[in-house]
Amino acid sequence: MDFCVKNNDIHFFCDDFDLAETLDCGQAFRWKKTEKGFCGFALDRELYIEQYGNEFVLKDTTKEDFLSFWQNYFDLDTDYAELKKIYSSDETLKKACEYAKGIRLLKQDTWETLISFIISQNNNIPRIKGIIENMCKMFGGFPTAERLAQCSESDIAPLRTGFRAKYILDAADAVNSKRVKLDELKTLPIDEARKSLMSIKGVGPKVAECVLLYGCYRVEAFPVDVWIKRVMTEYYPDGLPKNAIETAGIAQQYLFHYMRTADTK
DNA sequence: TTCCAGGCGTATC
DNA sequence: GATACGCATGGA
Repeated sequence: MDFCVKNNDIHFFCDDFDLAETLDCGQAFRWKKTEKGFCGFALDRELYIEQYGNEFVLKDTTKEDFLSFWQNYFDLDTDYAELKKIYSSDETLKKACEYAKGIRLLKQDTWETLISFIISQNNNIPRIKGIIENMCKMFGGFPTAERLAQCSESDIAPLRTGFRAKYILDAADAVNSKRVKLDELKTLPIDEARKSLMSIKGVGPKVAECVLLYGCYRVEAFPVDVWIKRVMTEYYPDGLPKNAIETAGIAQQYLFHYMRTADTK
C-alpha cells in the first residue's frame, strides 16, 4: 500500500473503497458524515477522513498511526478487486458488488463490537448510534469492560438501553472476569468461539456472528438477519456459491447492503 | 394508535 | 428442535 505524508495528513489511493458505503452500512456505529468527509472513532482513537475520487486523506495523522493502526482497520492490504471478481461468477453477488463497489470490511475492536451488537438487537441503526454516543459521553470515551463491570442497571439507565441493559452488564462481567477470553476468539476453532460468545446473556447466533466477523476478522462468519434470510431463501436455497464460502462474511456485506437499500424488484 | 427496528430468552409442544 | 411470544425504547 503506497501512501505519502503531506503537511500533517496521510494520502493514499484505493480503487475499491468508498467511505459512505463502508462506514455507513451497518458494520460500525461511530462514524458521522461531516461536510467534506467522515469523523469517527475506533475505541478512543479519533479520525477525520476525506475522499476525493479514489484518493483518501487522513487528517492530522502520523505515519506511525497509519502504519500501526488505520491501515489495518480499513483492511487496506486485502485485494477487494480480487474478491469481487471471485464473487462475480454468481449473478446476484455480481449485482450486489456492482451496486456498492466500495464496501470494505472494517477490522474493529472485539470488545467494542461485542457491546455495539448487543445494543443492536431489535433496534434501529440511528438509535444504536445514539446509545453508543451517549455511552461514550457518559464514560468519557468508550467504557472498558472493567469500568462497565462496576456499574449497576440503574447506573446505565440514562442510556435507555431497555431490556439490553442486563446483557451489557453480563458481557462486561464475562470479559472482565475472563469467563470469556476475547483475545482467544481470533484463533479458537470457530464453533468454540461461537459457543464462548453465546455464553453471554443476550448474545445469540446473530450477535456472536457479528462479533466474529466485524470484531475478530473471522471472514468465514456469516451473520443472518431478516435481509440475509430473504436473499438466502430467494437466491441461495442450497447455500452460497462454493467459491464464496471461505469469505462468506465479506460477501454478506455486499448482499446485505444490496438487499436493504437497492430496489431489487 | 399501531408498527417496526442488523434478536434473544423463555415457555410450550 | 421447532415455533410463539414478550421485551424497552423512540421514531415513522
